[in-house]
Amino acid sequence: MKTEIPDKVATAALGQAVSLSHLRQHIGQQVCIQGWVQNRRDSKGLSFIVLRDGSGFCQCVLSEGELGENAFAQAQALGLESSVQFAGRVVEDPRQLGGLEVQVSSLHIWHIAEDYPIAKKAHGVDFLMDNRHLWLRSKRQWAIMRVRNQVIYAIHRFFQGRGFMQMDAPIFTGNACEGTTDLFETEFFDQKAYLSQSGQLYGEAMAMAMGKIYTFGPTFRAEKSKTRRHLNEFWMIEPEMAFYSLEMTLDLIEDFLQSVIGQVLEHCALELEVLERDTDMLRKSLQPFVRFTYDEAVAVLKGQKEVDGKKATDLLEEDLSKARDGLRETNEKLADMEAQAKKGGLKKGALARLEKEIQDLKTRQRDLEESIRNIPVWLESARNFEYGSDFGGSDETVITRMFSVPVMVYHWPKVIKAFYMKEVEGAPHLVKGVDVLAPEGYGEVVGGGERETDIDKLKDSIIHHQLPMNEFEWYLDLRRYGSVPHAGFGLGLERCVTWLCGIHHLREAIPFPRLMGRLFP
RNA sequence: UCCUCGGUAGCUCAGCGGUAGAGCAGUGGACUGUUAAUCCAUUGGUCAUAGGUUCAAAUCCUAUCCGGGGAGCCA
Repeated sequence: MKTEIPDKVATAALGQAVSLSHLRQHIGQQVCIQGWVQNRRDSKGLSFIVLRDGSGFCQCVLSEGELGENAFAQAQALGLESSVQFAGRVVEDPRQLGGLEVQVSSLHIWHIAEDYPIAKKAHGVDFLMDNRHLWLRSKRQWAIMRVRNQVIYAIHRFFQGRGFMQMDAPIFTGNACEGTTDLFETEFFDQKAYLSQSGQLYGEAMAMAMGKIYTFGPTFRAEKSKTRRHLNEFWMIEPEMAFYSLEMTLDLIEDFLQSVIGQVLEHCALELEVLERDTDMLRKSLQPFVRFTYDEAVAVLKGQKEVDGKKATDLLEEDLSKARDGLRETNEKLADMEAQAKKGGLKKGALARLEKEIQDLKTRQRDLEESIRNIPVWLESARNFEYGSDFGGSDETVITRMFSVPVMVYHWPKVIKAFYMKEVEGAPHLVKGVDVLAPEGYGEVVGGGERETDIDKLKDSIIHHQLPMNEFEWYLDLRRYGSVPHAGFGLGLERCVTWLCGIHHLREAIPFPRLMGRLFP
């Protein structure tokens, strides 16, 4: 362990700085730390600076007595997000988040930041998105990005540990893989080309060469969707396994998701705390998942099948009356607080907090009003659900509402699924596809299934879906030369991260989201 | 593409026919343990854009642009 940290810091000390995440190992010692000023609070002769360095956070105390008049004046001129280097002593202080603070004895300023646009207060989404490059520095975004990183690491660890080979599918493609969704069109020299919306077909080819593979790459969808569940550019993980059935795939998906959840719970405790994630709820998904056929899911949706003695429709009715009670309660509280705020006599800070609470209550009020409007619509749509169609967002909510673990729905109507899905033996109107619906309303995170192996059925399907046969000849070759049962699935990385973090919008789960009308920054 | 809500100070918002407002940020000052620190003072405006109604428009009407939420579609 290094003991000779200089009192006076300078450029020369760069490499000697201790990462803030490792401060605990240096209690009582003199250390050098560096980072950005996340917050500063001043008093006469005393300045408190919360430093962040990407690895963690720490409050640093700067006093005029310790630093001298000159250096102290410099410290008080530091705007938010200025970059600095401090030398000081690590002491325990139970009042701080990590239980530690640093008493600074000298400082070196890299850069003084002026007028940092993101203030220490609530901001609107639009403004934050315009400043995404700076927003990423905030604590909440720090936590989300660290969970995302952990999820990525956990995914590689899981598949590599099970003998899967990572492969990269092309991003330029000449044809639509599934032909269903909108593709981004671009140019490949003098030919029309599209940005990949799935690497699956290439994954199948590679699985026939390597056995078990997984892709991990960007995916592009030109859908003009503006919802909290959609991105136009997102990252997808698509494993593909030779000699695999649908049933084996269900087991694999469950093992896989539980492994990722387990690793996030283990390694991201602080991050989840920052995000105020209900980890007990998340932990429930370590229990076995619910497995339903499409037929069973429809019966549950329509209230014809009970789960634990309850019907989905009854639960919804309950939710509706709870929402109504909640709204009444919220309205009362709101009126009370507004009267308090109006009465005056409150200190500025207390008033600000009260106003923030009022804003929160108003948001809750809007949410409840929306639920009260929505639930009857959902009930109606669930009761009238037509067998054979796909589930809409509200139907997913109704089904997942009944469980605290993910629900895997399999054996889907052939007509609503992709052309490459394998028929169920003895029920040719069904295919061996699976959708995994995350709990707590996070919706579809995984889609997959067993692939058709019979070349004639595949050709029929291609014709039926009106896809250009000649562009699929290479794919058909996989069935001409040693066709075997195989299966795979796709996981939407951002949807998974959103779920695990318990956040509201998909757009916060990726550093620079690409959405309709947002190409910058 | 459709439905819906919105655009007022750098930021968050109030004002909804009669002189453009508050809080935060910024700036100047006070305070030796702050946790969105607090207190005093102070700067800051083409009310998205273009038309229209009116004695008078941020406010009412029409169109356009931009953004939020949702539907469809999906990971």
